[in-house]
Amino acid sequence: AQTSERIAASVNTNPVVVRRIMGALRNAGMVSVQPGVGGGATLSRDPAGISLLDVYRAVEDGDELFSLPASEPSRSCNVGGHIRDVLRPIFCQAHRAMEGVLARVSIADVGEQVMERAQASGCCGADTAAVVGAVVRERAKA
Amino acid sequence: AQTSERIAASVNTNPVVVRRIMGALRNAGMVSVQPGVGGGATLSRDPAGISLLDVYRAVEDGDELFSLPASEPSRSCNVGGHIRDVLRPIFCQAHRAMEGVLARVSIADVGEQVMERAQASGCCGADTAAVVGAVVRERAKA
DNA sequence: CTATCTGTAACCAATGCAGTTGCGGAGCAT
DNA sequence: ATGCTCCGCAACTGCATTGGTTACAGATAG
Repeated sequence: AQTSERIAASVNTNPVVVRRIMGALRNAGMVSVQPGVGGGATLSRDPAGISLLDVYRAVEDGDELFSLPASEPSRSCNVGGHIRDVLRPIFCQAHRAMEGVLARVSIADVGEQVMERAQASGCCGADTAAVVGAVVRERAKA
Repeated sequence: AQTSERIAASVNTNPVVVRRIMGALRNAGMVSVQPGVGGGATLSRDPAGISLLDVYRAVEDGDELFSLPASEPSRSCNVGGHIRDVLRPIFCQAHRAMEGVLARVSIADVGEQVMERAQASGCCGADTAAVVGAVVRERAKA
C-alpha cells in the first residue's frame, strides 16, 4: 500500500494529482484504496492481467486521438462537406493500432523491467501501476 | 489553385489559420503557393505519392504522442527512477503503429473517396490536401 | 479520540491555440 | 507604372485546458 504522498514524491508532483488519477483507476476496478493510518493504494487485480491499454483507457478523458472539427463545415464545398466522414474511419483505425500495442504490455511486464534496471527489489508492484497511470496521464499533443 | 479564403470557408475557420498550415505543407514540399491574382495553393507532387503520414508529420509540432514527465523523477524511488526508460520504447512502438496506418493512405485515396460521396466532381485534388492538413492539425487530446 | 489518509471542491497560474488585425511584399492585368 | 489580389509574418486577444495548491469533510486504525 502506497500513499499518494509517496507516489507524488516519486514523480515530482502533487498528492492531489495522484489521488485524481487513483480515482480513475479505482473506478476502473484496478486498485483499491484505504483511508486512514497505514492506508494507501493497492492493486486489486493480478498485475499480469492489467494492460497498459486498460490504464490508458481508465485515465484518458474519453476523447479521440484525432478530433474532427465539431463545427459543421460548409455544404457548399464538396470536400469540406465529406472529408470528415472519410477521415474518421481512418483515424479510428490508427487509434486502434496504437491501442493494440498498449494492450500487449501488462503492468507486470513493466514492473518486471523496472526491477531489472533497479538492482534493489524493495518496491512492490502496487505503485508501479500508479506511476504508470501518472505517466500515461501525461499526454502530450498529437 | 485554391485561395486560403476559400479553404477557410470550407472548414469554417480563418484564412490565416489555413495559411499557417499551408506554410508547413510548403516547407515540406507538398504544395506550391502563388501570390497575386488567381493565386493560391496547388499540390506540387502527385497526390498518390503523398500519404496522410507525410501531412501529419509536416503539420505536427514534432513532439511525442505520449510525453514523459520532463522533470527528473526522484532517484530515491526505484520505480520513479526507471519507469521512463521502460515506458519510452513502448510508447514509441505505439506511436509507430499509428503512423503505419496513416502511411498506407494517400491524399489521392481520400480525394477519391470524397468524390464518391459527393456526386459532383467540381473540386480538384488540391484543396483536398489542404483540408486534410487542416483537419489533421485539429489534434485533440490523447 | 486522535492521527493519518483519502475524496472532492474551489481556485490560481501557466500554457497553448485559434482567431483576428495589420502590415509588407509578390505577382498579374491593364 | 498602377492597382488589385493574394500570401507571409508578426503581434495581440480571448478562450480553454491543465497541473498545482489549499481547504475541509469523511473514513479508518490504534
